[in-house]
Amino acid sequence: MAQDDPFDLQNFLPYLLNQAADASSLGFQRYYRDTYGMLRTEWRVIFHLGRYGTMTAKEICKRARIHKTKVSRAVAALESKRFLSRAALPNDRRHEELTLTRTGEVAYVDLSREAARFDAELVRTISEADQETLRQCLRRISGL
Amino acid sequence: MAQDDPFDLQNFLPYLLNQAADASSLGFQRYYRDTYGMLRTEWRVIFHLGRYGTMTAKEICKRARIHKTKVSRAVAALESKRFLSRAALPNDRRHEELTLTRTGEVAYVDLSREAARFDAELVRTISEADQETLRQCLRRISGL
DNA sequence: GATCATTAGTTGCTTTTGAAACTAAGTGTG
DNA sequence: CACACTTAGTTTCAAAAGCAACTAATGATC
Repeated sequence: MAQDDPFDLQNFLPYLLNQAADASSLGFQRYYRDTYGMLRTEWRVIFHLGRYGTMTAKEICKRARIHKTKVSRAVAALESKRFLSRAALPNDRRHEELTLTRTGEVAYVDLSREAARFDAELVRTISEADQETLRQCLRRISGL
Repeated sequence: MAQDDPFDLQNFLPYLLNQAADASSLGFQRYYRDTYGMLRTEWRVIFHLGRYGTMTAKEICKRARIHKTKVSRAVAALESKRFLSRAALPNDRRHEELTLTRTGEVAYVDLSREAARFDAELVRTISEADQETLRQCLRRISGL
């Protein structure tokens, strides 16, 4: 069947995006997994705290669009590994301000350096202009 | 920290790609899940068989870059739902040729129509030229 | 033609995810 | 102040993913 079928899986954007996301994540994933025993959600939490400073779990959920159960578990794991510390706000003890420990900051600096390296490698063969187009398209598709 | 940090998570390609992949998959995922009770790997198997015709599980693994255990389970699920049938090759009975049933073909036609619709909606606000750049970049990053 | 290596696919087991139910704290209304 | 309502975060439990071990068939080597 499908001789005259105009639909091609290889051009289906969600498919292409998933393939590219998987392929592009591999190398970096191996790095943070093998070096720090982290999961994807964990490094994302680290990056948000490292890049934007102290914030609550709720804020990370909103910014990174991760479900609160995943963030909750990532925060618990990172705390037990001493990468971050929690502090309940005195005026509203439901909130917990999350802050990187010194260890966490060191890991963040290292990881962001590696990330930049991986990123550069990924786009090595793509022109500056196309890179800009690519990132803009991705942001638009993400609804950011 | 990170005042003079050049690294921005919002520009990190694996992160952007994952966000875009997640966002773009949502609507279509809801469709095949609610309409056919399928999982992601299942519609991918359907699409490969529908688009490229009869093939073995191994070939689907290679083309779609999915691990054989996932394909194995997807094929079993699709068979039990009567979307495809298996036939062991007489000359090498390790191989099983997978073929869509009539039900499977109907589902494929319907799903590919929906997929094309979702795809069009996703790129609605992106120029033709940028779409082409986007798909090319994604293929390159995927290593395809 | 017995033995060892490969190949296609499956099964079992552990980790990770995802949804819903649940705490615990805070707010708002009578 | 008792009541229901919201909000931040956790826990629980079922589904799904990932890896390694396994089966069954074939091929290769001596």
